Amino acid sequence: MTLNPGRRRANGSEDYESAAAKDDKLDLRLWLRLISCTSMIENTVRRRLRKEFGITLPGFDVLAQLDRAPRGLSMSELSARLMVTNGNVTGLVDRLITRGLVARRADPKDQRVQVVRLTRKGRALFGRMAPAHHTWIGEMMGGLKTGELQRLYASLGRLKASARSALDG
Amino acid sequence: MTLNPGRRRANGSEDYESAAAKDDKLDLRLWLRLISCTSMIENTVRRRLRKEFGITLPGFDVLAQLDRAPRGLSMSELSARLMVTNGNVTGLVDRLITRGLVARRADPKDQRVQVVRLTRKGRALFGRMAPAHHTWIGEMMGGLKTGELQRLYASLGRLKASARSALDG
DNA sequence: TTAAATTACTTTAGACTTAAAACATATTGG
DNA sequence: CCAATATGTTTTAAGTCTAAAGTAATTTAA
Repeated sequence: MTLNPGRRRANGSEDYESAAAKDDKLDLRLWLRLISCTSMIENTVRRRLRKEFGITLPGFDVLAQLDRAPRGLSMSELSARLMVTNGNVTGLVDRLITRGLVARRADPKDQRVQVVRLTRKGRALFGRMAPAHHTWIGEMMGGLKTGELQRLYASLGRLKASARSALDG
Repeated sequence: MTLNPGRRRANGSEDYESAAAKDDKLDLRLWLRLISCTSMIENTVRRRLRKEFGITLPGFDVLAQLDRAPRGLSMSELSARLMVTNGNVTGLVDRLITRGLVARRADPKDQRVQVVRLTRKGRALFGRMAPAHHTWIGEMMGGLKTGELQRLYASLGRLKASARSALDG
């Protein structure tokens, strides 16, 4: 039996965030709610990408970054943009190469650098996936008006800046 | 990239189309920023938990859920609260049992159900970790005033509800 | 010039995660 | 009762991810 995270909702069950007690501090509750939102959307996108296009979410993320960078990206650039480790990207790219969706070659100016770019096949696949992905996100945010989405976007920008300033330690 | 191709240019209105295009981009940008915030905070917490307490973030998450449930939780309850699959929880709990931080026993009323709870050692460890964790989150949110945190919390609640209503498909 | 330091990437070991199948127990309808 | 069904958990296979160590190429500086 497979659990369908995001989708199932057993009777009386509480999720990650709603289990927080009332006397918890605001910042902790906010953090749990942030995780909760992200997980819910992420799990839905993952399930649909797999079902509709037979691709994993991390694979899609790599293609999306490369689609925005027609001249290709180095492994380090990819890992910075995806916010994952270098070693992780090596494996992700290896698998996409196996499927013929991306290509990797050494930068002639610096033999240490591997430049990754979409193949024609990869670009074509991403071209089909992107509108669907966009639609899914739009549906999940459909309950909020533009103004609220804008305020949320701005607040999350400030949160990101605040979190970044506390990275050390 | 079009969200709703069939509806475009229904009556030749430029305003409708350009307004829609703006909203479309906002959805995606908000989603990317949400991922960005979550990853940044999560990676920081993961690194510090490992360094200060020698525990993984998923391990900490399990202990946190169990700390809130003095009578213990079933594997399914745990997986619902953590928003991960059942199979995942099996491995997490196995590793925590090895370290003596949690215990698992069959529910006498229903032999299918495994009830997991903190051991004394697990409760003591969580008691040391929780204040540190709370401090870290507070630091990372320190750049925002209480009012903004409250509005963010409320908006994310609406986003969560909106996303939940679009889970199927 | 060239040894040391730096940078870019890969490899490794182990943990985490999903999806699907398998297993075990409980419930239900004949 | 008992076969069919449902529920709770574990197992499996493949992939994802981190941290740390290792390799290769470049840059720095004495």
